[in-house]
Amino acid sequence: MAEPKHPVRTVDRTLEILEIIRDLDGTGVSEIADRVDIGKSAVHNHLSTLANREYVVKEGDEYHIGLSFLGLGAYARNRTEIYETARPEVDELADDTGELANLMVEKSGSGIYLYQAEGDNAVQLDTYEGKRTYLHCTALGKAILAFRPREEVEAILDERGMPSVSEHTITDREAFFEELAETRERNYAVDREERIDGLRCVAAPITDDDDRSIAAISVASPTHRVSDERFEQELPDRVLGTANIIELHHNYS
Amino acid sequence: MAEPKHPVRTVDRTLEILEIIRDLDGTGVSEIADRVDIGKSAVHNHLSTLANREYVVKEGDEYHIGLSFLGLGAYARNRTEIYETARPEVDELADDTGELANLMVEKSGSGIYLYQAEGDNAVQLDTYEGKRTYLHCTALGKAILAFRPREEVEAILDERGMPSVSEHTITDREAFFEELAETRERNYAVDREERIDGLRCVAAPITDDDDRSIAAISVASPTHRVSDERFEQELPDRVLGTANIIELHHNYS
DNA sequence: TAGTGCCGTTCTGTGGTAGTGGACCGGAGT
DNA sequence: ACTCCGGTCCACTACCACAGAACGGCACTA
Repeated sequence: MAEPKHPVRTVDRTLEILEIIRDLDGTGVSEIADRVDIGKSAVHNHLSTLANREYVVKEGDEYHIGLSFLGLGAYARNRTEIYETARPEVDELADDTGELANLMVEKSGSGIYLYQAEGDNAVQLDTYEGKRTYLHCTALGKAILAFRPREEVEAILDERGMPSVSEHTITDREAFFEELAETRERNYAVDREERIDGLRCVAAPITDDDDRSIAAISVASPTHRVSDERFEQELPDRVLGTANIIELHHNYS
Repeated sequence: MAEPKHPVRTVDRTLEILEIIRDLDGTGVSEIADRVDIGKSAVHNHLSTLANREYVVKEGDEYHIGLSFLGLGAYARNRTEIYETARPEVDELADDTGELANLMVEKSGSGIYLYQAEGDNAVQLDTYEGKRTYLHCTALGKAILAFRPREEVEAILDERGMPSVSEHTITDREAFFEELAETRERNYAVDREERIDGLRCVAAPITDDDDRSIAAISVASPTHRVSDERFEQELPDRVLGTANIIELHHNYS
């Protein structure tokens, strides 16, 4: 989307307020007023308007995101076909491996966790469904980018950059393209603590008939608990198998 | 929430626009302008502002709810403890019965579907996670209301009314309270095509230590496929069992 | 190809309103 | 009791969201 010619500033401000509340895990009027740089009373008016329809809720003197947004967010997700087809398979992947299984799609250069399923031993992360993230530092993102034309990947990196988010993040562009080449070769991507220390992931792309990625699925697990053998054999096999089933459902039905 | 003293009209308008887009399953500028009774240009400005951050997306010449809302909605859901504890059990309920299983909570007098899990033979309904609904015409709603003080139920009915939504909806207040009494007696609620023709549900409340409902779970299935025996024995047993497990997890951990 | 209607987009002036700043209030800590 | 800090309320005003009209693209018709 190009920059709007006549943006409605109030809408932008409201969205900003909501994102602040979410990112701070709930907060008060003054804190918000500082961050968006408008007066407390203005913030108060926004919040009480939103609260009136339960788009935010007040708990003590903290405001939190309200459940009304679920009616918009879950609805939006239901509209994506890939969610419908992938969900049961991701569930099974989580059940069978006991780990955390994820589904990601790409929207304007960033990754969105579309669905998460927790196996019995799943790690607890800071991710939540709908969360946006950089593509270059996750196995999911790499699986997606590996099956996109180079120009497109370049454009995304140009726009979003490649910030370092953990000790092992790949921040060199050439190294990154090499990584993508390797990913293509073995058909799955790995994340060796590139986003979070102590966390390793295996991800496989979901591609369409033209071999272009439309999504990716992954399994995430703590480094210390998963043997190298499992990380290099069992999990990739399992993830690839699941991706294959999803592709079949998606492309031939 | 009491009426805000100084509502921000623009925020209200934006929310109204979003709800219209959702309820119409995507629509255009003119249609929206008619419904909210403001000019096309104003609507256009709102939409392009929202689209800029992917809170709406334009597909052809229809606007749709964008995935960015998932980042707010799913986040809000994650914050509710009952979701965390109930989700795996509701999944299992759906798997075992093969039907559609639901989790509902009450917010200011209406029901919100907090989670849905589909078994192998699950019916496809018009419900989606986050959707609000009347409480009096669903098994879930009745299960919730049956374990609330009478005054509270009266207040909710006063505010929301008891509109008829299908041929069999209970619209008489006395009959409804009798129904709630029966529900309390057998500990689960039923919906015999009271909301949708051809659909029957069995629901059980999740109650806290004081025997007050905090949520409800249900199984929904088409009338024609489920024998009376199954509807009166197997499903209630299964739903009650699941509700019990959730209560244990919720109250003693 | 020209004609017609519909719809989304752009542009500009203006009245209504979102925001400011300050006063007020209520709870927690000293 | 006093202070501090945050939330809420209020009146004024600059600015911005909106109306309205004109434009441009697309689809259907003749």
